[in-house]
This record gives sequence, C-alpha cells and structure tokens, in this order.
Amino acid sequence: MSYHHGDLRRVLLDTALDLIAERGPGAISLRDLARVAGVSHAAPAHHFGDKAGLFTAIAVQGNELLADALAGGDLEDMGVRYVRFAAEHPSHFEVMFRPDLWHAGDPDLAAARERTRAMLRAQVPGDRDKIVLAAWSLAHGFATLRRSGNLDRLLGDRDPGEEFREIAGLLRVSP
Amino acid sequence: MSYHHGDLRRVLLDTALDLIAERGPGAISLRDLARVAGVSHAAPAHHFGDKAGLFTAIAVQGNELLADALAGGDLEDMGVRYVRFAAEHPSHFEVMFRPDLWHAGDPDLAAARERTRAMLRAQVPGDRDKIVLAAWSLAHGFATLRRSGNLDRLLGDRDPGEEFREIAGLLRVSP
DNA sequence: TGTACATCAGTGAACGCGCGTTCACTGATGTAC
DNA sequence: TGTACATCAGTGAACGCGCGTTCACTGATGTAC
Repeated sequence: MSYHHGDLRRVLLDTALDLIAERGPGAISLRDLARVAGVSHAAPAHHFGDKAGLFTAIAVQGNELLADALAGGDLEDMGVRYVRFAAEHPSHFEVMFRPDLWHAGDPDLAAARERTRAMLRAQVPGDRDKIVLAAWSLAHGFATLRRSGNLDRLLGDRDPGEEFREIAGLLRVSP
Repeated sequence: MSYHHGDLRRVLLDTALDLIAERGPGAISLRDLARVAGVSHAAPAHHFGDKAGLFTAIAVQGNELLADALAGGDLEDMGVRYVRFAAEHPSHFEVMFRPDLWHAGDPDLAAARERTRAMLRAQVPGDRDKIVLAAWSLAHGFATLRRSGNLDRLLGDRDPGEEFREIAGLLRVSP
C-alpha cells in the first residue's frame, strides 16, 4: 500500500461503523479506529478534525441514506422502510439520534437532517403534522426497542420490516 | 459532616442522575461524581463496585419507578404515564435502555426489568402481545424522539403526557 | 519529455490529562459482656 | 455504666493506561512551463 492511501476517509468511516455496531459509540476512540484501519493514529484527526467531527460525518451520511430510503411510498411503507433502515444501518441510526456526539452546528448535518424530516412529512398528504408524528413515533420506538434488545423474546427471525408491518397493521388512523 | 456519611449511596445516586441529565451517561466518571458529591474519589467504587455497577443501580431503580408508575390504568393511560416517566426521570430512562452500560447479568436488574415488562403486559386484557408491542413502541418512540430533541419544533410547552394523549388518540386499535 | 514547485495525505514522536482500580489506613458505630 | 472488640464506611496516595491533540516532518501526486 502506497503512502497516499487514496480512499482513507471512506475506509475510516466504514471501520468506525463496524466498531460502533460492535461496541457502541461510547467505546470508540480515534486511536483504536486508526489501529483497526491500519494507519497512524493521527490520520483520523486529519480527516475529521476531531472525534465529534467523525460522528458528525456519520450522522450526515446516515441522514442521507435514510432520506433516500424513505423516498416514495405511502405512510405504512415509510414505517417499514424506517425500521428496515435501522436494522440494516444500526451504527448510523444510533449516532443520528445522539446529539451529544456531533457538532450540532454543522451546516451539512443541518441540511441532511432537514432533508430526512422533509421526507417524513412528504408521506402524508395535506401536512397533517400530528399523523406524521404518530407514525414516526411508532416506527422509531419499534426500531429503538428492537435495537436495544428489548424485543428479543417477542420477535422471531423474520425481516424486521415485516414484523413492523404486522404491528402497525393493528393500528389505524381514526377518522 | 461526620466521617460516616450515613446516606452516601443515595447521595451518589442522586448526584449521578443530575450529571447524566446534564451531560449524558457517556460523559460521567466516578471521579467526577465523587468530586461533585464532595467525597473521596474511591467512595463510589466502595458502594457500587465499579462504573457499570453504578449504572446497574440506576437501571434497577428506574425500572422500579417505572413499574410503579404504570400500575393500574388502561392502555392509553399507560402510554401517557410512560411518556411522563421519561420526561420526569430522563436519566433513569436513558440508562434503562442502554444495555452496554450495565452489568447485564445482575439478578436484581433482571427482576426489575421483568416487573416492568409484566406491568406493560398487564394493561392489555387477554395477553395480546402484539397490541402491547404496538402501544409500547408508540410511547417509547415518542418519549425517545422528544428526549433527543427531535420534537422541539413540533411540540408546545404542554405536559408531555398530554401531548402524547393527543397523538395516540389519532390511532385506534383496528378490530 | 523533463524539470520545478505547490499541494496535500499520512507519519510518528511527544505532551499533558483524567481516568478506573487497588490497597493499607483511619475514624465511627454498634454490640457483647 | 464501662470497656473491648468487630464491623464497616470512607480516605488518600499510588499505579499504570489509553486517550485527544499538536506539530514538524516526509512521501506522493498533479500541474505549469
């Protein structure tokens, strides 16, 4: 491998996502990240500025992925996709909802978050904010409980999205 | 104050809850806790064994408080109480759903968690697990999103429980 | 095609710091007699 | 009422460690001429 890696930023991000999925965001260190990625321990700082910068980059990427995943479809489908996203991108999902981890003022992050929010809203005709909030709460709660292991005894091995579809199907919007 | 404090365990727990509410569980250290409580830095270890022991104690207490809060009432009321608990005991709530923080094998904690779960189940006649899960997801998602600041622009200054009652009122269990 | 130079990615040594944990100790309390 | 002793809460010094960050540097790449 040459002195200039060429793709180190991406490698560091991917490695960080693996580490976070394994041990949680609290247990990660820039030095450990560099160690696992096989580069000098100063390299992460070079790319992300500092530790919060790393988490900020992850949160930006996560919001973009989620916004993409939510594009199109109806309200129930949105919930299913939301839950699936959380299951498939656990590290992104976790970091996205931990404001203490990032640089809150980052403009890229603000834009990415706004885009995700706009996608959530777009699934409901007529700007019915409370309905969006109810659906979002349902999907977010399910995804979070599942991720924290609270549903281990309650769910089978099925696709989490399908499990959620069944749960959500028990509720309907009252007229 | 005498050499023997008499109530140090409780003071340490309360201080820890304050610190967690301010800065999040990741930013707490036993030394800082001791500093704020005005005792030697080895005192927390004396009471809780180690750092995870402190979080375990908080999780036990949180589960007991939540189980108490959920006793009695119907399904919708359970959601309201759940949300209210999260708002009133943010540190407990946060720690309770962060398995990476505690001693997972602790028997007291296992018992306390089981008691909370039993309370959730008890609100639904006939053991309809999926309904419980839907209601739990809804309340948990709302509480979590609110706590992470994601609803700041969407909610007013009303009691969080009442905000939730309105949201939950938009959904009904389909026949 | 060749040379000079600017730019930038990544290095590695060094720093100071706060941390968790250990351990022999000391002071206070309660109980047995 | 008084004394001896066990128990336990809390102390304070000491340890070794991993961390984030800084900084002068070196190697590679791309571009201008």
